[in-house]
Amino acid sequence: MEINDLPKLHSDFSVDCVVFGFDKGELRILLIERAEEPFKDYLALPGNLVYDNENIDQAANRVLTELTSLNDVYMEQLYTFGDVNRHPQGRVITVAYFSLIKVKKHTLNPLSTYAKKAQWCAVADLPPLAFDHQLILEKAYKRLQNKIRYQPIGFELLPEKFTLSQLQQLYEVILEKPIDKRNFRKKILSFGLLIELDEKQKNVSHRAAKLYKFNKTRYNNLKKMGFSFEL
Amino acid sequence: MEINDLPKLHSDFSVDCVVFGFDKGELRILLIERAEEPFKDYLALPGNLVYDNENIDQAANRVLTELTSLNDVYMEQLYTFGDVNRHPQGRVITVAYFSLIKVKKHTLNPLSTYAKKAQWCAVADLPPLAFDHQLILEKAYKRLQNKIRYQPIGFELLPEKFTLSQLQQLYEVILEKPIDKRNFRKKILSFGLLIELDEKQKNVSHRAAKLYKFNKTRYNNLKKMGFSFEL
DNA sequence: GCAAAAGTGTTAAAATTACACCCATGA
DNA sequence: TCATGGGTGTAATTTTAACACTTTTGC
Repeated sequence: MEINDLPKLHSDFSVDCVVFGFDKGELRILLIERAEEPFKDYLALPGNLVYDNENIDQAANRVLTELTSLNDVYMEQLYTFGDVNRHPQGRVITVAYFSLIKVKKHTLNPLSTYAKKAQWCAVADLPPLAFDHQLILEKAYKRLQNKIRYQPIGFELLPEKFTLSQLQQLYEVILEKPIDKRNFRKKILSFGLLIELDEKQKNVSHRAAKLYKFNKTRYNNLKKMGFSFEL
Repeated sequence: MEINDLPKLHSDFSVDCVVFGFDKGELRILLIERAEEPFKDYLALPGNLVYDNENIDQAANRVLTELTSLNDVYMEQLYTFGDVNRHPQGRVITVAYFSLIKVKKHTLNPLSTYAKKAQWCAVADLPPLAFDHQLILEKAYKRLQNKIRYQPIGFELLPEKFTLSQLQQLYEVILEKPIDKRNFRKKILSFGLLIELDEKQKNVSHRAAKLYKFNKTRYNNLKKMGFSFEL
């Protein structure tokens, strides 16, 4: 069942997912192109109704899995949007989720009837979105900007193996400000949360950078002991 | 209409409010005592269904106003709880709100049928709560502990005029750790957000402390210019 | 005069900032 | 050999942390 098939609703719950990715030096989100009214042909956040027999978190995971075939991604509840008039066809309260995924790791699935296709769009340069999805995105982006400074979630957006410059660029793009290279490296390495690999970049026309992995196990242990990551 | 009057529900929205206050050196929350099943005689967070024609924020404000006759208090959305089985009589998705109020400023209103009375309870020493309200409270308490360090919301819990020791005690209670008096004063005064009044404590059997007011106007201006409060 | 909380500065240690050059690689 | 990004250290400044005694007031 799809929201648009319904006549005037009493009230319904949906979930909408703000799925961030990082690719070609830009922060992107996953949007679908709507095939039906209202907001036909607009871009929108992927979302769906919450089934009677599933928890809200499950519904959000389901939406994401249908799109990407990925489980096991970083996901958290963002905020609930429920203004009386946010949906033109009746009251739909939507719980927005916030997700970070590794773009390269998967391809996008073909979609059901209500959406033509899913695509990665640069956050910096978006057309108007359907419903109040612009508002939801803004809230999500602020959350990302805040959270990345005091939780090591940036790694969720990078490949398993990454260079320090990639990591720095990610922070610069998200925080929208330049960062000093030497100070950044000193700080990020001082946490002892990066594993230096015996491997380097390949096929780059300059000195190849070392690759690193994030040590999640160690982070979880340190966190239990009161350690706090803070950039 | 009240949740408990309903037969098996399809799905409904409610709001629940975690209302913090600070009194007699303790952090407290406002709880009601339930007069009806389920969870008869348990303490619970004040809450109610969201009407079809009101926004969620409005519903939360309504619940709080019915209890305290106070508008114009600090309130923000906390988190949405919607597990299938969180309510024994059917699916109720609840949007939890988080509120800070000045305890002394008002008295509690008499309540409608479903609750016997409202009371302030010390957070440190609570009996089991109805539904999943324990979980909601824990989330709210963590939010308060985090937020108080980087936003000047502590003042919402104190009287208009307060002493630096009261402010320090508030931080100590919420953060659950002792703070050095001299360092605390230096830091908090360095923001230039406190107005020193020409007034002192009365009727204390020790040296009377100066009273201060929080300069909200100045904070709002500074915030616009990128200033960030951080304890 | 005594109990109880108010008020007040300094010093050492740690964290942050600013800043510039040589290195390795592929084209 | 040149263009491109990789990689590295130090010094000045700012921030934080630790710490103890005198003052005022009511009883």
